[in-house]
Amino acid sequence: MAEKELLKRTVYCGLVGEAHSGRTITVYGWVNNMRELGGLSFIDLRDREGLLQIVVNETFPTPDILKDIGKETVLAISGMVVKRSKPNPDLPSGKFEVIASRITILAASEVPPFIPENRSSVTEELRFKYRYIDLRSQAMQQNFKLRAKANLLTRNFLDKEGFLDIETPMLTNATPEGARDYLVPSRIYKGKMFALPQSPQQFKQLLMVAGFERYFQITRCFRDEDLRADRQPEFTQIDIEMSFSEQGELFSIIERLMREIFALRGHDVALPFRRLSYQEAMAAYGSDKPDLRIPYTIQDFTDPASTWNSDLLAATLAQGAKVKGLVIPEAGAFSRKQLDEINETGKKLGGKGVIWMKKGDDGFKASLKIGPEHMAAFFRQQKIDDRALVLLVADAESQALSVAGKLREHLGKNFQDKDRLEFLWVTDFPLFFYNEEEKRFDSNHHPFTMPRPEDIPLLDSQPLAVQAIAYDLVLNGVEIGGGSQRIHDITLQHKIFHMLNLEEKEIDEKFGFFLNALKFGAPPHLGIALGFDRLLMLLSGEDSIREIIAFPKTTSSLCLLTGSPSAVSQHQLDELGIAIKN
RNA sequence: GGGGUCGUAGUUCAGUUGGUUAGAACGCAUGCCUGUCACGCAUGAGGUCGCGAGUUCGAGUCUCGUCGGCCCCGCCA
Repeated sequence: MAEKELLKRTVYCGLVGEAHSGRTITVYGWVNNMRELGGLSFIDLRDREGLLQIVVNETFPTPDILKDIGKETVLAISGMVVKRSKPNPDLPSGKFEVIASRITILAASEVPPFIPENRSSVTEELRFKYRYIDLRSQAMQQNFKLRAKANLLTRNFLDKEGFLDIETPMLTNATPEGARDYLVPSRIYKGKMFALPQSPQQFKQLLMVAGFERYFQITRCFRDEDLRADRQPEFTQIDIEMSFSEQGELFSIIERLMREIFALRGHDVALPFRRLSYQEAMAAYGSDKPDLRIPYTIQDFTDPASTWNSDLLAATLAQGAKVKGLVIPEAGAFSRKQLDEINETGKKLGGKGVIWMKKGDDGFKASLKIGPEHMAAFFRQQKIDDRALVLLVADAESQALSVAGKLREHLGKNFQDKDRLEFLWVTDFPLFFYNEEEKRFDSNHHPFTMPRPEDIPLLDSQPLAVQAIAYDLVLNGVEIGGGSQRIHDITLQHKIFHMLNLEEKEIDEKFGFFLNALKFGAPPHLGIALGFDRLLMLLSGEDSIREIIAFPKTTSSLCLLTGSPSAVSQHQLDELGIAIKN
């Protein structure tokens, strides 16, 4: 096919306006739709900026070309811009149209499996398979314009704050703890593997040892774990590290960055963000990433519950259980069916069941045998509104909080207004948790996290009571970032490795280079990593991270567009010294 | 690894108690149509009922397995 002579584009379709009126212009784009009325035809031409109506009337020299044009055909069109007698208020260019004088077909299209603007009514499976068509939709084009803007804004912001963008390796070492690694076999050293980074953690700390003082990177991270709506095997982090600073200064920088990013969508983010310690968050919300848009918190009703003379409760309480409750406003009118569903949900969430209590038209009712006088006193003493629904979970404290927290989230759906932004810092995480399976302590954050100086004496006596200078940034119940002050003292770092039950040999093999670096003047430093995809998901109001990743994987880690992962040739395997087990 | 849910025309769906030739809408093709913008009208084509076994005289429908999409638990910061 001979190359067609291309005229220079005058303007994007969606941007045609008053300035072009009366002029002859050239536009490029895809056929969004066409309407043929006999001797008169209309083409809605679409490019990344929007739609433009093209008129093909009796003045058009080669009307036969219309036979070869269908949905998604790529066209170059030249013609005169004229004012429309009946404007279309739904289109930005709707006051104008172009009387075509020349149309060139640049690329034909088969009948597409769906048209971009109908993407919401087709399955996500189909959208994955034909992702390039899905991405043509206005909604997706908007998402990726927003992503590009947020990316650039972040770079400019951090540059102004004195941060240097420095790249770190994608081929690095497997990490002994944390998520599963994606491994990359070495051809030259058969049997040895690189791993793709779960995060640039050690490298960014080494950059602090190297004296760069302020580093950032918008970089890809990889974790081979099962997926969710907000989790992909590869994802992008805004990775930040700084020396000679402390938590307060870092928080201020991140808060101002968030403020600028969310201003892209017209939000006015109030500073500073709220802060809760991990302990406070767990006690009041049963979660370390609470959604503060939901107005009610978890309350402890262990004391009043112990006075209710319920045999069932008494038995549970005797085993040291706590009674955690939610007072849900205006929910007293829930039907029996709804209450049964709540009970079932509670069980699915790992609880023993959910006790409900409310005041109906004919007095107090509960799913547990409790005297009405006890309930009346309880409502009065706790100042519970008569129209509220009380839900109670009796269980070991951590379990009761966890179930109550998940119920709170579950029943709070109608409070989750996407236009409202509730930022929150959760601070002072425990340094360790006890890993029941492995029968040892694990780092809550990662092994380089600094304990609070005042807690260091507790390391030997009460390791689980040690709090870390570690923090998460939470937005509307989604964890969008986390970080910590790092250990820069080799003795302390060694001690932590030992506490994690790492063998001396393993420490030396996996972290020898890192501990070495701590010997040569490592400055105090701290940092954070923000989940750029999750941030964009919330910024664009999407419910899935897949909507702001151009080519995402399915929840079973497949790419339906390319078919990856896929088999490789025996030759490739042989070169790597790899045999596949069945 | 586990639980839930979905899979029928290009697409979105309907399909009764297991029973003749599996339907609708949109899309597509052809024809008509000069102001449409979800254009309209007419005619027509279009099916491996995800795949594989089984039960049955007979399976889109029942059973088992399997593959795939989505949501959740485990896992993951």
